[in-house]
Amino acid sequence: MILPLHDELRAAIGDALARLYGLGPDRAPAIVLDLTPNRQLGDLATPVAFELARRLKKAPRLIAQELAAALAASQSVARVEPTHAGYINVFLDRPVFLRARLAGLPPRSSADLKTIVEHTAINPNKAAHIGHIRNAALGDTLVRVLRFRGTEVEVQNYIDNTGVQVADVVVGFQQLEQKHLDDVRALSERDRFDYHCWDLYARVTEWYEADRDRLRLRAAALHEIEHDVGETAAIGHLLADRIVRCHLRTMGRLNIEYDLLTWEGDILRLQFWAQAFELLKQTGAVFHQDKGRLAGCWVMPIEDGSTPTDDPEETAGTAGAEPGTTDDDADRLKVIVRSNGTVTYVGKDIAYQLWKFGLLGRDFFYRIFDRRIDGGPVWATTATPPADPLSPPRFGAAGTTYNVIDVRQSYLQKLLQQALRAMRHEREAERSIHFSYEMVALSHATARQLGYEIADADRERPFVEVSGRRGLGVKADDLLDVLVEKALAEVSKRNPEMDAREAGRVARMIAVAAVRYFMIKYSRGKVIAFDIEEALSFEGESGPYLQYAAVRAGSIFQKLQDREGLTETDVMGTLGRTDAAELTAGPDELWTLVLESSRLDEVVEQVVRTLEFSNLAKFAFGLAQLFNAFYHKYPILNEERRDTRLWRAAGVSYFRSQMTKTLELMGIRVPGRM
RNA sequence: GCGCCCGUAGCUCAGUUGGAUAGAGCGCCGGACUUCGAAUCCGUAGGUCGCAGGUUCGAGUCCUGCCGGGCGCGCCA
Repeated sequence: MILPLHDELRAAIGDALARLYGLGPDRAPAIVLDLTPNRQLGDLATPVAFELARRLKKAPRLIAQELAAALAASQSVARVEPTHAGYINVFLDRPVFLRARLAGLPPRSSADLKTIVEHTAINPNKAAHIGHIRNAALGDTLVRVLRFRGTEVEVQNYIDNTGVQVADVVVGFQQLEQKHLDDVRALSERDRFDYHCWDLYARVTEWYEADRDRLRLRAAALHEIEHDVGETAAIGHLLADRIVRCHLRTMGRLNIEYDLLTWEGDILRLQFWAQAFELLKQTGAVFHQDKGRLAGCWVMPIEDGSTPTDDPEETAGTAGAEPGTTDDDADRLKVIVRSNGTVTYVGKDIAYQLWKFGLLGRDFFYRIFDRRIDGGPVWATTATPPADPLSPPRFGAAGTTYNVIDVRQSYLQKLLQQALRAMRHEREAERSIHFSYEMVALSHATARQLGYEIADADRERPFVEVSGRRGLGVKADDLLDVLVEKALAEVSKRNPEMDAREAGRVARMIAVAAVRYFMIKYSRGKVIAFDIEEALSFEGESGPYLQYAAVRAGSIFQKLQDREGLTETDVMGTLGRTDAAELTAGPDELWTLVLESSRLDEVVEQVVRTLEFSNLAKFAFGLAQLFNAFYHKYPILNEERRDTRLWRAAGVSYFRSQMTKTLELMGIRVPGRM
């Protein structure tokens, strides 16, 4: 880890700035530390002299010289050199650096408040698809990255069990399949119930389109589900419960788990909204509109004017007819409660967001829904006190929330922040972070391969949009199945002696690596045109490539132990009395591998700051490339010079440990062989 | 109309507190397995960083305008 060293250097430079130029911490510029472009120039560099040149009326080169001379030698720094241009280059003491890192540094403490990450949130009415994998992979990586730096994280998965999508499939069961509760229950016991619902959902959509009057059945079903009455609601409950279990299994395959499932139905039944409404009224965040076209509604003023005013006639008409209530005003109002007294979707979300921050003044009841792989409970909310006394942890009441939702929900997320602001919860508004990302579409080739007719609208575009409604998309489990199958073929080919169980286990790890790396490596603002051929590639920039590097490093130590009984700990123990010329004066690759390996903590901070996981992915990939090149060029087991061998082994040991941690952050495991 | 996002090599993309010579994968062409595993490595070719201004010692990165593309803006969820 390199950040402790950054801290140390910043302190030293800051100290020198104060002594030389009288620039105390309040007046000194931010001290930027970068890696130098190559090892000849040193290891870390700061351009701080450029920043100061104008202020001190002095050439950068002079400042750099003075600062370099003033920096006291320390245990970790071998020497400091000013460059002609004005950079200050720092050369680290390589053996001291590596030995300290192998010995392990104390973890940095985090001052962060408890953080809630909400992700996945798939409608519980059909199988998960690749778009959902992107959401969950991003969300889960965020969770891991936050926890890595010491932040307390609670993972929530929101279940919209009272929405239109659930109602649609219930209508499908009742109208298209003539099924009753018991029939659906029997069906749900069968394998891949979620696949059945996927198809049924598409059929219902077509059925509605054939006769728009049928939409009345949807409205009726929705009403019954919302009010929890009759067999329709019972089927809705069953459907959502069973589909959520399918989703948990699918996500479990990808090493993704949750602490709490929050059910929308419980928010309704516990009347969170009523409570939130009181708070909104008390703070004046919403008000009743008496006249105009929103007469009878409770509305919230919104900041931006991004509502369409594409009908100039209407604008002119209303403005003239109702002085004082111009449409300009009306356009900056968002309806929260309709004139018929029902709440819009924003209302429910405001209540939920308030609860997340512990600002609602109400809580759910909790039940245990399932078990995690580690045996711990997956909790779920419930609207009734459980019969058995349970002791759930304190859920909610966070200092920061991340809502991982695709970019199309930006407007809603912005409204949530504005509601918090209007209620004078400025700090919470600031800490309601919408982690947005672009959608996953399909490449033309893959869409064709799946047998979909490409609509005219899509023909001109570089990708085909996924549509759950039409059943157009790649199911998550199908993708995983294909990947496992391909990985298994490779593993068996390369390791004929491996038994079938183990080969299957390894193949699953490889499949997970392939999918998760694929979802992480693009920046979140980019549409992914998913192509099955590309995702199936295990070569080049891929998850399996990363695993392969770690496996190779591991196998060196496996052999070292088998042949000579030497462990990584043994190697570490000898370094103090081993000449370090290989590291200090040998080829740069070994030292570069060590230095780059140490940057994980720096990369993690960058990732949290920018919420851009491609940085993490590229770091991992670059590190694997460095190692693979090193591996090819510099032997360890077959190296005869003992000192050289030990220092190389030490470098590889550190690489292996850092690489494994990096992969863990992406939810990727390292098999023993592959 | 307004708001947000995207535009970097043939293709797909990194490059996000502004820093030294703009990178990778794939594809193309050519090399390296009696050696710690070739899911690998080495090399060649390939660039007006959408366009035009501006700020700066320094701009792919920041600002302004424009061009091209995507998404969003309901008393739907």
